[in-house]
Amino acid sequence: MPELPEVETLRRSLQRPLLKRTIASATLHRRDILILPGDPAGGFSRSRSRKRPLRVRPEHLLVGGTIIELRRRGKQMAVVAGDGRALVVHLGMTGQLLRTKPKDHTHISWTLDDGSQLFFRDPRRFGGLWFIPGVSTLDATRWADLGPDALTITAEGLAEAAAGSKRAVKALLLDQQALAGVGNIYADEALFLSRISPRRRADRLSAAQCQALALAIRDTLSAAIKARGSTLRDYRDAAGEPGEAQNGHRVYGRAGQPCLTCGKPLATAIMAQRTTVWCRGCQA
DNA sequence: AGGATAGCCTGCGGGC
DNA sequence: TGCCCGCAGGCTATCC
Repeated sequence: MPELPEVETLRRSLQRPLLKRTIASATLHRRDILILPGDPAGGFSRSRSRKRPLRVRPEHLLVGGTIIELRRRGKQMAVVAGDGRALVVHLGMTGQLLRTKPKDHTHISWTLDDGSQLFFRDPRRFGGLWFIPGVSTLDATRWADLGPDALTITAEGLAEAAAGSKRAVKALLLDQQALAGVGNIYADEALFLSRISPRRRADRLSAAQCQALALAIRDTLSAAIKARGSTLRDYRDAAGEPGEAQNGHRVYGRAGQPCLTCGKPLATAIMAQRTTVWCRGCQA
């Protein structure tokens, strides 16, 4: 569900309600949705772990902290408190942060000092929250393996990520260690816009193609942010409002339909485990 | 190195 | 109406 534009839209929709607010109380309804330092496997393979999880205390949900910043990197967002604590939110496929109480799948509830509330909902539970005791360590710990943020990716940055990589460029774009923020929708959209085949080997992109692709990634993501993200099914901002960026998709979800440039039916294949759609005529 | 596969979950739409 | 199937915006572990 949420790629960079959706997370950025969510972040912006939360700034006004959250910044400068102090968290009065919080309730964790599912222990395995919150990962503490020292929890097994950094939080994945959660339910399979036999190790007894550490006890969650209110401080782990930022209770008593005043929110001073909402920071995004790639598809993740950190809620930063003035005392240095932070909670990193990763939405996975169906994660949501909402200001009104959801009907179901509510895993965390917070109450702020103005009486308002915030809820984390995630039906499929592919998402999670990571407690970071000191935000100064964030870039060296939880975010250490993330590549450069896709919203500001440069041709040089992309060329560096692609150098020496024999994988298909589609796989490269989906790899958060190479480039942070692009997912299945915007990978296909950016490749179409830059007229590059998803199958092209990353290390065989020309300098001009790196330039075109970097520009296409920035343009695709900014346009999607302007449209407040893509809502296919689950995505909502903090107020529960859907986005409109899905109306601008040129290839995603259009397999077999005519290419909007040349009219040929769009091709589809599974690449890097994800459904990929492109135009064999326009993308080389 | 990087591909392919299975798995983590729930929900929805299509076919019957 | 209901059942079964495939599929979904993410990511990890494991095997080759």
